[in-house]
Amino acid sequence: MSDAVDIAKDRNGRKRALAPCLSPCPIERGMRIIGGKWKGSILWHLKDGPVRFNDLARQLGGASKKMVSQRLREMEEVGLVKREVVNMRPIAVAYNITPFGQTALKFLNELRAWSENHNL
Amino acid sequence: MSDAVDIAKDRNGRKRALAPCLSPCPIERGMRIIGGKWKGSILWHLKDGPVRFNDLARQLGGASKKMVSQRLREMEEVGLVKREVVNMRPIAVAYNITPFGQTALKFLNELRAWSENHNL
DNA sequence: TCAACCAGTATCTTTTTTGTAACCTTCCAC
DNA sequence: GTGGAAGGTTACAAAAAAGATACTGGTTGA
Repeated sequence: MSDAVDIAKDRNGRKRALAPCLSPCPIERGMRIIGGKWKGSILWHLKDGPVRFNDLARQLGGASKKMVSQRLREMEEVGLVKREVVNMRPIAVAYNITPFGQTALKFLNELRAWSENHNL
Repeated sequence: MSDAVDIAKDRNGRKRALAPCLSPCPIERGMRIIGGKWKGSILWHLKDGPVRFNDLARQLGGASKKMVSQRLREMEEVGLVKREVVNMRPIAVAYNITPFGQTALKFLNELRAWSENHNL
């Protein structure tokens, strides 16, 4: 019988993983940054240029303003998007994708293609 | 002032999105398949060959057996993995990645590289 | 003046997800 | 015959996420 993975027995005979994935293995870490509900979509909508808050909320048909605002703040904190006050009095705000955010577009596009090609 | 996105006014003067993303736009759909907690990691761990249930649970240091079993069933339902009884009496089960599951590895690998390259 | 827009907040409730712990059955070794 | 392994399941509690609704306060156009 072969164990494909790194499992060994300690000196008491109990099995143990040699290299357990303590939660933040790269895949999980990435998912936590970009995997939250709506985050991917938001970033995707910003890819062609700045978008205003309410426009964004309208486009993301199923998401409430609260959701959008919450996600945007999280994404701003990690530097994926940038909030920019375009105009005081009438207040106008635009959200931009940052260069770092751009680096995520590559695999978001993979994800998009994957979903589309497998009719999910 | 330019609206980068497809927003128009209806006959009552109210703004509306022309093509709102009702929740299942491809990115969101994909995220719901592969984006759940641990799902990516599980699939990743299966990429090199079949893994036994308890070994998997041990490897995913932070996940309980319940989580692992739950995720595995969800992933089996959509055809990402396959459960295989290797041996009755002593019962032995192995989880395999399916050809469909393989198609997701490309994206997962991009994600992994992204996380690692941006020290997240 | 009234209504709508801008960019959000605040509050509350509901739903979903996660975690903990115990338990089950069969088998083998001591 | 006790304890561990195997592969789970179940019940319960806690925590996190999401949704609904209302509201702010200033601005603009009819």
